[in-house]
Amino acid sequence: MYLRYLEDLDTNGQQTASSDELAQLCGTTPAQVRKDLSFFGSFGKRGLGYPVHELTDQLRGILGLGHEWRVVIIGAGKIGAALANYRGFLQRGFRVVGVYDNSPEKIGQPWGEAIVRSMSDLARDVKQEDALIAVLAIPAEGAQDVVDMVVDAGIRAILNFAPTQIAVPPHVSLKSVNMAMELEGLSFALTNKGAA
Amino acid sequence: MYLRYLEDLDTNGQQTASSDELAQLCGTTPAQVRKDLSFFGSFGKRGLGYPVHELTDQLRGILGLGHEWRVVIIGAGKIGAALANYRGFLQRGFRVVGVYDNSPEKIGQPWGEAIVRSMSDLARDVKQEDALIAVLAIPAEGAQDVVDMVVDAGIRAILNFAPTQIAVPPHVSLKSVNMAMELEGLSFALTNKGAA
DNA sequence: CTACCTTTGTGAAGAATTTCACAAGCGACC
DNA sequence: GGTCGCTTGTGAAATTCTTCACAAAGGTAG
Repeated sequence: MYLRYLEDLDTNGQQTASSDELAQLCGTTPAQVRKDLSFFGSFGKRGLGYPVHELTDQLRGILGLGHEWRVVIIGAGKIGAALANYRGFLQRGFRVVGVYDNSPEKIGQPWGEAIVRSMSDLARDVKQEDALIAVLAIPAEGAQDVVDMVVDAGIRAILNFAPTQIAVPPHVSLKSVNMAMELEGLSFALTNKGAA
Repeated sequence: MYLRYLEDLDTNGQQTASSDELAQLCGTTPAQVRKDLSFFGSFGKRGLGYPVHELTDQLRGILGLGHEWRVVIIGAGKIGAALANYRGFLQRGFRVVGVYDNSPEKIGQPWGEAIVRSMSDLARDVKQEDALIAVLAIPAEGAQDVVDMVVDAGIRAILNFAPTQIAVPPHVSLKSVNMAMELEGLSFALTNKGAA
C-alpha cells in the first residue's frame, strides 16, 4: 500500500513525504507508518520525512518486485480475464505465461496475447516455463485437486479466487479472495450499524 | 466462512458439527471457532456440538442475509461481469438492479439480464431503486468522485475493486479488494521464505 | 441412577498489534 | 555557531486477538 502511494508521489515529483502524509494517503496513523517501515530499516530523515524515490526502490526490493514473476492463470473465465487485462499486473512484473481451462470450447481460443490451453498441459508447462505463481480462477469443485497438481509441478504461491478453503504444504504461500464473503461482510455491517 | 461450510454440511444432511470439525474445514482452531460463535450467542450443545441447520439460520440472520439487498454495479468491465455472473451472488440475496458505465459503446448494450446505463443516471436510479450497496469496478482515476456521488444518493456500503484508497463518511461501510496488492503479498512471501 | 465419554462456553494467560510519548537528529535561519 | 521547529525511530503502555485449560453440561450404556 505504501508503495502504491509513494509511486504516485514520485510521479508527481515530490521529494519527501512525512509519516503523517503517508498515513493520510493510506488511511492509517503516522505511528503505524513509522513502525511498519522501521521493521525493514531506517529509511527516513528526522525533521524531513522519507525520501520518496529512494523508499519506493527499497520497498520494491523488499517486496521482491525487482524481477519478473512468471504466472499461470487457471480458469479462462471472467475473473481470469479481469486479471489478465489489468495493466498494473504486468507493470509490476507479473508476466502471464499461460492460461488454462478444461472446457473444450475455450481451449484453443485466443485470449489476450496468449491462447487458452488444456489443463492437461498445465503440469508440464509449469515445469517448463518455471512458473512459480498460479492464479486460481475456477469453481470451488475440484479446486483442491488442481492445487495439488500444480504444487506438485513446482508452483510456490497461489492466489485463490475459488470460493473454498484450500490446503497447501508449508513451502507454498496462499492468498484467498472471496467476493461473496466480502459482500456478506458489508451486509453484516449494514445490519449491525446501530449496535456498533 | 462458517456459514459457507455449514451450508455444505447441511446439504449433505449432517445434523451436528463440533468446533473441531468446523475448525478443520475452515482452516482454524477449535478454540477460535468457539470464541467466534460465542460472541453472538450460545448455539452449541455440550457433548454434541453445534446443530448444523439451526446454526446456518442463526448466522444468516446475524449477517443480515434474511432479506434481499439491492446492488448497483459501477463499471461494466471484466470484474463487474465476473461478479454479476457469479451464481452465489444472487443466491445470497444480492440482487443487481443496475449496471453503469460511462463509455458510449457500452451504454445500451445488454449485460446479463440488465442493460448498461449511463453514469449520469446513477444517482437518480440509486434513489429510485433504493439500492444500498454499490460495487465499484472502475479504474482508480475518478473513483473517489463516483463514491461521493453515490454516497450522496443514498448508498450505504461499497465494495471497492478500484486500486486506490477511498474515503467515506462514517455511516457508510467500505471494503476494498486489490488484486495487484494480493499478488505483491505473494511476491513478498516467496522472496522472504528463507528468512522467515 | 451412576459412571464415563464427549464437547461446549469462558475466564485467564499468553501473544501480537497498535498507540503513546519523547529523546535524538536534521535542516533552516539568524 | 546556536537556537528553533519539525519529524523520525523506538521503548513502554495499552489494546486487541488467540490459545489454553477446565468446569459445566449432554448423552449413553449398563
